Amino acid sequence: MRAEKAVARELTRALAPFELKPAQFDAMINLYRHPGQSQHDLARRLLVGRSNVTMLLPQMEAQGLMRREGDPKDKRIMRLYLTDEGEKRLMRALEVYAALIDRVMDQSSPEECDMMGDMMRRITEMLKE
Amino acid sequence: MRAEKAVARELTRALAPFELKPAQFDAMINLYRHPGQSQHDLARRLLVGRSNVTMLLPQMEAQGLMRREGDPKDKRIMRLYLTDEGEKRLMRALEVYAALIDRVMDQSSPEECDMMGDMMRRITEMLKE
DNA sequence: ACAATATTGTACAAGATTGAACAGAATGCA
DNA sequence: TGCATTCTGTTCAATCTTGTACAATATTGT
Repeated sequence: MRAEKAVARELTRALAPFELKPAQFDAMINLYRHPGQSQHDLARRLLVGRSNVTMLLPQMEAQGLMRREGDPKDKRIMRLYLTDEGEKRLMRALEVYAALIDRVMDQSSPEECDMMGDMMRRITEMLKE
Repeated sequence: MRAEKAVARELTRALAPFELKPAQFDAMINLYRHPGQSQHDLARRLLVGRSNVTMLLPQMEAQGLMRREGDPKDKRIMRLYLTDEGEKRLMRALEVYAALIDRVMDQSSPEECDMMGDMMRRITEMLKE
């Protein structure tokens, strides 16, 4: 948990030049990989509450990073998409993100990193109720 | 980071019966291991800002978990100590904490856990500026 | 000794996160 | 169909965290 806090702080710094907050960046990665998902889906993937997403999205919409479209079949659902501008910003931010990951990963061997990835996935899966 | 978030959420639940918040619990572990440390030291160990500690301690003092004593040599410094009551609460909370850690660790072999500990320490150390 | 600098803790405002309560919409079942 | 239940997103208040500015105290260098 200490290590995560340290990395999170570093990520905040790394993203600052792009005027992206970690929560926004995290959301954008998810929107990139799962276009058209609902707010509920996004909240579950980010491991935050639905209300958190509700309060996060207007900022991102205002910055032109993403857009929301009502689902015609189910009027409760808002489908979320990254805008072109959002995708551009994400791509640029991913570079510093990758650089940070490299810095962190360089502290261990590739085998260790793979193993850690597996461990973390198992832990997350176990605690997913 | 996802795994840490899941574990943190679980820890919050596990500590709730003791009326301890993760931040308080974290502080108490540090006070137990480093009695008499200053607020600045504690903040650095917890990886939070000084003002955070300033706002955290009054709650804990009010609950009788810890006490602050002014340093006679350096009047700026407040030395922090766990009270007996605080130590008792900590010991009981440590049991559910250990149980949670066991649950998490059981997802991997002892060797993997040791390795992960080393990796995390290296990462934290590298990012410590 | 003394002036400049640094350190410690505090105050306060801004921003983030949470959980509970809510309204509208969909679903299931009699 | 009708009615209860579930689901989605929103609102709001409470809490946590952060960063900046500040006051009091120490330290440093001359």
